[in-house]
Amino acid sequence: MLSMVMSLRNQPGASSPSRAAIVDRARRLAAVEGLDGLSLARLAHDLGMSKSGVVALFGSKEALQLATVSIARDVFVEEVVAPVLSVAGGLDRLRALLESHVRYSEARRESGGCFFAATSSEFAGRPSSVRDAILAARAEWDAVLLRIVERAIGKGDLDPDTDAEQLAYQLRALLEAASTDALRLGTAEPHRRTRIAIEAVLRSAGAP
Amino acid sequence: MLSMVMSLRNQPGASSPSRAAIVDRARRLAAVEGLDGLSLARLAHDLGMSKSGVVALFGSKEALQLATVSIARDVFVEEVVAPVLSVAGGLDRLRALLESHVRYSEARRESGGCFFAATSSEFAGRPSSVRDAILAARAEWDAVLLRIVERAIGKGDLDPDTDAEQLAYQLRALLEAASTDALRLGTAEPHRRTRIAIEAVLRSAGAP
DNA sequence: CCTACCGATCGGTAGG
DNA sequence: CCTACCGATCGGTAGG
Repeated sequence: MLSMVMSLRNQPGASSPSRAAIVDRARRLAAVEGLDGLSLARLAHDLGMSKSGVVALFGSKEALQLATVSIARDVFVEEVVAPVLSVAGGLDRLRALLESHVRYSEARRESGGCFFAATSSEFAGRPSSVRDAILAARAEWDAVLLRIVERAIGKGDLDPDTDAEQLAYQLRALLEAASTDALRLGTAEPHRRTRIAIEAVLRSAGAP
Repeated sequence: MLSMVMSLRNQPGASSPSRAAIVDRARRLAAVEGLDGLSLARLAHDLGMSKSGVVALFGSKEALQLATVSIARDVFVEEVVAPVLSVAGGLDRLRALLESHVRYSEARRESGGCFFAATSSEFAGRPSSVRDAILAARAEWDAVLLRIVERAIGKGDLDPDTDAEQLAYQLRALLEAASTDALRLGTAEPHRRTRIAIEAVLRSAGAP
């Protein structure tokens, strides 16, 4: 069921090694500079090829940006979501997912920002296909978190009258605060505070 | 005491009407397009003047960006913080501040994003004077919120053993989630959820 | 504040 | 995948 919501790959189509290398580099750069901050020439130079080589592989900057959002989504699923789907318990899986997210953003603290944090606010105000792709990826993540919260409630690990949407919202707020504040302040304190707050929120929803 | 932390104006120096008009326009644009998305030519065109007229008034794009951060900070203080400093009670003032922030981001929901949300992630990864100015403004806001939380504890309105930093962190996470999620989803639901969560967090800290 | 201009860089195309 | 090139736009300067 969950794998229907968020399967590991959502990209059909073939991709050359060059294509993969470019998109991977673009993903890392965009987490720091944003998706508009990418330039085809810079990307080409970093990878030792010509600018028109990059254009030939993608067709346009917009297509490159869309491919980059897609791979960023895949990496997020693979690194944060997939590892916890084998956890059997309801609340156990929820806690594993939350910890997985915190660890993920912790590991990235020195190496630049979060791809989705950087690009969401960048495109928030201007409708485009790239914005739609970013929003779709985020909606997918919202749905996964909600599903796992509902599962914990359904298995009786949280109070049965818990408002799943409200709980998921509060947990997401704390995960995002850890990510943005850690980048801003450069310390591990936000992750620590988010972990404390997560436990407080879960306990007030009936978690042991 | 609080007015020392966050006085209404932190800008010395004179400013022509044109300068003020340019910076105000830049502030509104940057909330949507970011501070790098600003172009001197576009700004000049919007205001019916020449590009070099803008350059003459500010000297450089960086100086314009710094002036824009400064005015964005002043507007935030004036609209969110100043109105609640007349509230006498400890917890009453804290609740007034939180509600003031929620209403502020609610009012802006249709008109584009939050200046500091848009620009913080934009500059998060690249050290610069503009980044320092953004971080300083945010640190100032963090300090104000913390001070008002501490005041509520000091006046006995919250449990005396409340961890003020932790509480301020959680409240800030909820305020930011309302702002970013409302822009992303285009609904009033995030503000509603943030209000509910704020009350839950305050009550668990002993608020009546 | 203006016109006129600078070199650099942008995304993208032609042609191979 | 490449070289060579396009028009547009960037921040900024000269000179007034």
